[in-house]
Amino acid sequence: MTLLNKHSGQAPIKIKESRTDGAVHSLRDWIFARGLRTGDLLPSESELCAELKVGRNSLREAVRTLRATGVLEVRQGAGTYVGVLSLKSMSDELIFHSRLAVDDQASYLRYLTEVRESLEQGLITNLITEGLKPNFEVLEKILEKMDEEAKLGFVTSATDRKFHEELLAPLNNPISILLLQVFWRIFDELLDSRHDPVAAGKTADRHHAILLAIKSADPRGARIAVNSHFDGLRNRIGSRDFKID
Amino acid sequence: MTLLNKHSGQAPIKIKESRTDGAVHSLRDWIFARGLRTGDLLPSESELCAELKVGRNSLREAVRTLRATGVLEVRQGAGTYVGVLSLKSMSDELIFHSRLAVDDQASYLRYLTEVRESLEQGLITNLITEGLKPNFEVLEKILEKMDEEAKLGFVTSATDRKFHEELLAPLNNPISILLLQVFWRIFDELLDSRHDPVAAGKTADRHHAILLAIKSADPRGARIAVNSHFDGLRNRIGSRDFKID
DNA sequence: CTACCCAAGACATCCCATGTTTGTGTTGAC
DNA sequence: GTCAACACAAACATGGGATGTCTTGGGTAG
Repeated sequence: MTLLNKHSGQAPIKIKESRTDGAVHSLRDWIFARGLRTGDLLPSESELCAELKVGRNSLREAVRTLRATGVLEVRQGAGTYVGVLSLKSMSDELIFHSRLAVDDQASYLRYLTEVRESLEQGLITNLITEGLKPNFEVLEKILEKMDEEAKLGFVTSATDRKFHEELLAPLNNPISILLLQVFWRIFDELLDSRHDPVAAGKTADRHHAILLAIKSADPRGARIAVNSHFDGLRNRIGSRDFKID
Repeated sequence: MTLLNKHSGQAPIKIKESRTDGAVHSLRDWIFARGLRTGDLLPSESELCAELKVGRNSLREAVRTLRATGVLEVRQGAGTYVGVLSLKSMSDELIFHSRLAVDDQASYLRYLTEVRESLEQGLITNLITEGLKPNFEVLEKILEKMDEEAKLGFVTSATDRKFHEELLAPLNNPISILLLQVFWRIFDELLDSRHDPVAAGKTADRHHAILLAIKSADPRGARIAVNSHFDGLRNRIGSRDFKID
């Protein structure tokens, strides 16, 4: 143990916050205090330096931090704006740490799959029990496209996404959609969408099954269909179908 | 529309990446290339500047970005280390945007509640269908504490967390635990834990019901118990029980 | 009225000087 | 021989200045 400080220290536990971290908090509070909204413009760097009483470097680092967490959006030459909720930082973090654990990547993906399946199971159950009806016409059109893709060898993740998004749209829960998008980003990044007509056909069939269960408002059937759909994903993970290796 | 650039531009769409953003990517790749792991030490600032061929400020801003997303951990005087998966940036982002939408805060919290309930419903269902048994002794001890707290007026979120964490521990899915922790952080931050003996008693009862359902491996009963538990949370949100206003 | 140019404003990048914090090695008293 | 106090080096933190790059919008020529 090193010993105490020169001033004999009356502050026992509290650790001094760095200027940058202080600026992060001040800036957040500043935004709340002014009642700014998504998309609003902030003052220029130099004005903010004066306002928050920090140097330019500290402010810039604070802004970087807030940009990384989706709080700010910086456009060179134009200015700094209040950002949009995107959960991009979440996918960045999960992708990084999944990649980092190279030898254990399959485990990570299995964890993520379980989370995603739980979420989607719950949301679809809610959809049914609340008696909400998705737009079946649009969904069927998406499935037609998926069937075509399946014949060509593989279902694009874009089509898959569209289906699930459209399915859950009636819940009107933007955060759940964002979260699902996070998982799509991650799997897009880490899994190789291989050319495999048989698997693709199964994928399409499973989506038909999900839609059918929803149409007949059958929670149990939907649960089984969704579970089967995710078994497909688990198979891909099990077969070490990774992009990087 | 402004027009084209001086060089007549052959690159049509691709936008040049800023040095800082470039450094963010290089640094991530640098870490992968060296096979670093969580907790490993990175070279000093100046060495990294030379390595990645960027100025110190750009590097520092890149490091801030990566720190914000849980990729790096910086300790003054000691060095920069590879970080730990925490999803802290996710809670920061959600808390910020929830607060930002002051007039719509209840909606945000309802969205979050639906997501959290879906997740937990799914995980508990998995727990039961996979025949996993949590440590009932520990759980009952936690519930005893919760009962005591309930008598005093309110259940602390710490005890609530412990129960759910212990309950889901057998699933051995660290990411789901992290995600639930994110929600706890958010609700801790945004909801006021009010002194209310009646509600507290109900909270405790609901946890007993959940445990009972798990013990008897009754998925349907568990679903109902969990749903009832979250109804309690929804009530608190409905009553505008916010910390800030 | 249109098209172009250009200047002002804002962020980006880098360098340098100096302050703080941490970890370590050294020394000297006991 | 032990241990505490000090000194020093390494590493990050902070602030300021100079210059580059990008965006926007206004002015001007046709």
